Amino acid sequence: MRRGSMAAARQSPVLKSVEDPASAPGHGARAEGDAGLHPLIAVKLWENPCWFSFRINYLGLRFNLPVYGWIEERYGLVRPEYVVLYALHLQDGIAAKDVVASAGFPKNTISRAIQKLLRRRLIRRASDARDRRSYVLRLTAEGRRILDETVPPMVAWEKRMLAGLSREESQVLSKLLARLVQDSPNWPTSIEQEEQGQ
Amino acid sequence: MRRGSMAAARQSPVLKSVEDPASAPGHGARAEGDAGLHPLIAVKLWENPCWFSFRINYLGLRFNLPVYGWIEERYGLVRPEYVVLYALHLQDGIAAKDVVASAGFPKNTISRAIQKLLRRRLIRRASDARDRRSYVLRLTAEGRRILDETVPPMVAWEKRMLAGLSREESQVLSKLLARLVQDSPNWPTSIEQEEQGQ
DNA sequence: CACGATTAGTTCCATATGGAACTTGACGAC
DNA sequence: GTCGTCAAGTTCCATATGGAACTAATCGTG
Repeated sequence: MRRGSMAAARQSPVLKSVEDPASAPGHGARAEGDAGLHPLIAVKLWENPCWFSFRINYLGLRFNLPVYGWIEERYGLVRPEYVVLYALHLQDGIAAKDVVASAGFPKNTISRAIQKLLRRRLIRRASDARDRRSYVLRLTAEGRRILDETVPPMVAWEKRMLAGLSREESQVLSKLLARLVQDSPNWPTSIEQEEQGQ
Repeated sequence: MRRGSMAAARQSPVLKSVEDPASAPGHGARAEGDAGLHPLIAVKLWENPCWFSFRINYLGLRFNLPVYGWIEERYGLVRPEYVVLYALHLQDGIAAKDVVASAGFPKNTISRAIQKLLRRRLIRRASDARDRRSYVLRLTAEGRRILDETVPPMVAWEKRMLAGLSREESQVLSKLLARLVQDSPNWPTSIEQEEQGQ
């Protein structure tokens, strides 16, 4: 963790009375496992109408901060840059537009990331024969080397995050999250629509 | 969605051969539910050694982009500012340090957010008697009004995201994610340690 | 086959962001 | 008490970020 010690539950006037577990928005069962949690994190965990978004954002953060912090200080690669590399690791020969569509960064950010990776010779590109606006991106040996060095620690870190779950629980979690991702194309495109729908 | 149409699976040369489901890193069972998914998203979903971090980051993004985009254009509040408001909604009377410890933003960002909320009279603050470096933050009526207007659509949006799961599945997911958050204080503080540990 | 609409990628620019240093106060040790 | 250390918040500054406009190419349609 780089910022804000998550410890120190002490003197702050947080943590109001515990509620009836059955009616709590976070699906109850406020266990005694809150030991090391900052009181406000416990509140966000158990008394939060947006329990889902808090939990995934929090866990995402706890993955991203150490991992991308480490990659940046070690390789001088900022997150969007590494995201491009990683995408090419999963599938060589894609185009910038594919990274944009799958990563959630704006296209100019990805474009700049690609420029820098090209300058550092971690990737190379050739114009796409089928569409002359577009380029085919490929990893260089140097780029591949960085992935070989970084992916195993990332996987280990993720394993560590999941170490509290049994093999079966982990698989259930995997399936449920995958279902949500699969369902995501059906979601409305703006929150306004949902709002009106109500 | 503001950026990058997630549609358009068409002409890109992505999507290599489907693998043996049993050995896939994302816990197999690559269903036929990939219908509307961009091919690279499908790859990141099913052929990704970091299946967990991709899924939570992707889902987090799909929550944050519409929700915070909507809040910003409607109220001129940027994400860290709204995060402070929301924290006060869950627990009035906390201090900046608590928001920092629970939200993952650096302290100067939170400090600036608080300044702006003060200027706009959405919160007020009084110096803490017990610790004269610190301040007790409280919502104003105006601040509360914004929360009253924004929280229900946020909850509805989150519900929409989870609509693909049954009530029971949703509760299982809730429990598993909560366990991970509860376990998080036990995680190592840097990825390096993990690395050496291996 | 020419025109309008759309898309891939880049550039420009205003600003949000986060690291580091700083100020003031708390706290523990001696 | 006084000193060194640490914590809460703020300020400063360099830069990463994303919106919008732009260029060039593709695609559909009459």
